[in-house]
Amino acid sequence: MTHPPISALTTHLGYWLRMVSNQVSLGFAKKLATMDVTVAEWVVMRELYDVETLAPSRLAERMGMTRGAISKLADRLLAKALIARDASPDDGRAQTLALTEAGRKLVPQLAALADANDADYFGHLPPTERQMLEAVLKTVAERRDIRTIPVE
Amino acid sequence: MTHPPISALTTHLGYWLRMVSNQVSLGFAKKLATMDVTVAEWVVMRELYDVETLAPSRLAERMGMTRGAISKLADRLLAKALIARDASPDDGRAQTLALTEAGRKLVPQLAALADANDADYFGHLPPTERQMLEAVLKTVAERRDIRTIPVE
DNA sequence: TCGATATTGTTTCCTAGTCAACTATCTTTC
DNA sequence: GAAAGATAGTTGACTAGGAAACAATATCGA
Repeated sequence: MTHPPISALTTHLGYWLRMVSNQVSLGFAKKLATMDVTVAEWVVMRELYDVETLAPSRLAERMGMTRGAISKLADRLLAKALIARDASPDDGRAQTLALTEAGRKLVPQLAALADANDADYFGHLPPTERQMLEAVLKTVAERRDIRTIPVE
Repeated sequence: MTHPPISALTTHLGYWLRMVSNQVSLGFAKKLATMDVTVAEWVVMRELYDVETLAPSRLAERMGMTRGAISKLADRLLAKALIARDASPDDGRAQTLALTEAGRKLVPQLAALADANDADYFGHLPPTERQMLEAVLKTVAERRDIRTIPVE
């Protein structure tokens, strides 16, 4: 009554990647939660910080989410008065999203949390290892043409 | 009307980690979907493969999910006749979960998909880089005492 | 120029989790 | 040995996302 031997979960690089990634993201989510912000909300705000104005569908592409999800996400940020939603001046279908003053003031604080989180999890690594890790991850992303901003 | 300069998303190691991890997991999820299995279901089945029998609450601990989630997950696997759920012989509150024959036959096929997915994303890396990546990830996991099997 | 097609954003239905309350049992403590 | 507390599993309310259908508007092609 033996069964075919198969590889353990832990033999996969994807296992370790996800295990660490989940915890890092969870840690970040908890930090953001103290400011009543989710990771997805943070990404939207960070994107808007640089560009003044952005269409929801662009955001959907960049974040690898559906337009439906962005629609609801924008609703939530609107309810918190962190972004503004306006009709596009040159396209009757389109909208523009932009940070409110309150939203813009919040972004640097959230960015500090992101910095802190990275330090929490990777700060102890020797610079060589950090660079190596970053380089390898970028290699994989490059090779598979991965571009969307990770949210979830 | 300039705004405080803040770090870009891409300066964080966590960003790259999650970006790659998300895609690797997505790729795996798609492979599993061809067999009508989710990642969470796969993990449950893989855990049961080694142990003959396991209590839902042990599974919850190992997978870092709530007992409620495991309860529903077990319902789904039960509906697919991949696992069996029985009352524990020695504890009136407890249950035992076990693979059915169909479930047990499926596991090696799913394991092959896991192997293939890892090869898809990391196969092109030189052995040195693979080992380095694995070692660094394990270091971080170890240091933060991360143990739960990543699912989501 | 007008009909076909594409794009934008919203909405509804579905899924898979969390959280917290609940029931049923088991264990501890006096 | 009974009361108090802990533990096992389930359930219901809620959340955040995806998929697909939809209405409104733009664009393209004959």
